[in-house]
Amino acid sequence: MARTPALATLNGAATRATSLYDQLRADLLGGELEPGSKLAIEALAERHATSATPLREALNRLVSDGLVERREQRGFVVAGISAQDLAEITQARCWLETIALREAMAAHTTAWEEALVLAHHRLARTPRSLASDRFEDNPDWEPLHRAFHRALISGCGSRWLLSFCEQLADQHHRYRRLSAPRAFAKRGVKTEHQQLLEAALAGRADDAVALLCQHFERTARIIRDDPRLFAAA
Amino acid sequence: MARTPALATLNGAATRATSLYDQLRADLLGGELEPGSKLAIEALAERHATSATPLREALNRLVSDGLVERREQRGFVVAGISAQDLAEITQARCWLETIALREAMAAHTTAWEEALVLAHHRLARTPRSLASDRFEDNPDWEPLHRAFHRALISGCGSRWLLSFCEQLADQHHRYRRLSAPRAFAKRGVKTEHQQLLEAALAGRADDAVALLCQHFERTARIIRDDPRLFAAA
DNA sequence: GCTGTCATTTTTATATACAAAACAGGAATA
DNA sequence: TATTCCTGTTTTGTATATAAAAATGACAGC
Repeated sequence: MARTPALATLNGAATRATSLYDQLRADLLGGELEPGSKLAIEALAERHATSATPLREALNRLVSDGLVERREQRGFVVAGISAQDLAEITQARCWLETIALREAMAAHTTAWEEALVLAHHRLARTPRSLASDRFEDNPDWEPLHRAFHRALISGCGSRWLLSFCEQLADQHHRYRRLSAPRAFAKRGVKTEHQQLLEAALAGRADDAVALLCQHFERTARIIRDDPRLFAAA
Repeated sequence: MARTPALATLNGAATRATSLYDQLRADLLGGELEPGSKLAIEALAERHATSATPLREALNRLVSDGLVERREQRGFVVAGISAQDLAEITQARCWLETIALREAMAAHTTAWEEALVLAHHRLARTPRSLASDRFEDNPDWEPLHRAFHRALISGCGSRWLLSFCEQLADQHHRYRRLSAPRAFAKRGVKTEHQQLLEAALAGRADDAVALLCQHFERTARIIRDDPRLFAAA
């Protein structure tokens, strides 16, 4: 009956609103838009060669992700940041990922274990920096980092919990990108991931959870102390 | 400078999209729309005496709430239900509210305590049913019930955690309303709330958490066993 | 009798045009 | 001088019109 197998999704973009959503989301997570700055409809629409309607839809979706704020009758702005907010995100992320990791470890399926090993391998063999003498962000690294953390908790068995974790990870990601990326060059992130993997595979839940939370808190502290964000406080 | 104090918000509806969002949300939570049924743009727009643009925005917001599903290029449908999904929601709610309640109790501010007592008082003095001989839903009860549960965890200090709990509570609420409301007439909900309050005020965290989770799970079980939902499985 | 194709109809998604609200600047007034 | 009021401009939010995609249904071929 239906002869078109709906290839649109497989192509570049399913619908304009979705494609815009993806682009804006990437920009926001990439820290390219200044927190609190205005997202003028007309300007953005022109910049992305589209019209107001789908743009508006995309912005509405981003509001629910906590990446954009809606000011009734006065448009949209890039979500603001604050040390307080960062602390709350970190805290919540520790709480939720603790549960998720414990559950995933308790379930301990071979599929989970294998996916985790694979994700770690891919991450471990990818250098954080493109240049060896100075820090130059390797764009491949971040998605693999994300995938590793997702793999850790993906076996928790609760789509809801996973989606909440995903959202918090997005928030963290944005803060990280807004902060000076140089700070992350000389830190034992690689070791941290290695230890985390070992603890997870060995079934040492308490250790794994502790390592994971330390990992989050360490990152948060570095961001918090970045003088360029949160000027005085 | 600005002479209009933006009264629009205080009036009935700020913007049409928001007002539509509120209405549709109420309908969805009230269980008035059948899960999986189509939300035809034109029909809905006419029914609510408005046009497609703000309706579309409202639907997009509802998607992020998990109350509506978006099918790319083929519109929106009311979010589906399943026993599996209900189980996951219940599970996630137990996990998250456990944390939130423990945190709120650990903080134990007087403001929290007082708000909790007040919320419980209001709930306790409101009858579940309007008629004493048969069950007839009292529309005042549900919001007060919601408020009591919110008050329990509102002192947890994390807006993120609170908003996740809110979302899960919404989902639970919908399932409850989709299920036969009669089943809830003859259950010791009042006692459960009473005990919960006492444990929370007395600082018996383990007890309070156990009571809260039992409360959720008991409700979930009743819904799960409703033959009208989840026909065979 | 079933399957696959094609034209028709319906519905979704987008662009554009319009109305209403917020903003900004200056003039008038105390 | 500071505040209030007025007016022009900009920008948001909504309605409508158009294009594009999916659903429908009839019909031919095997």
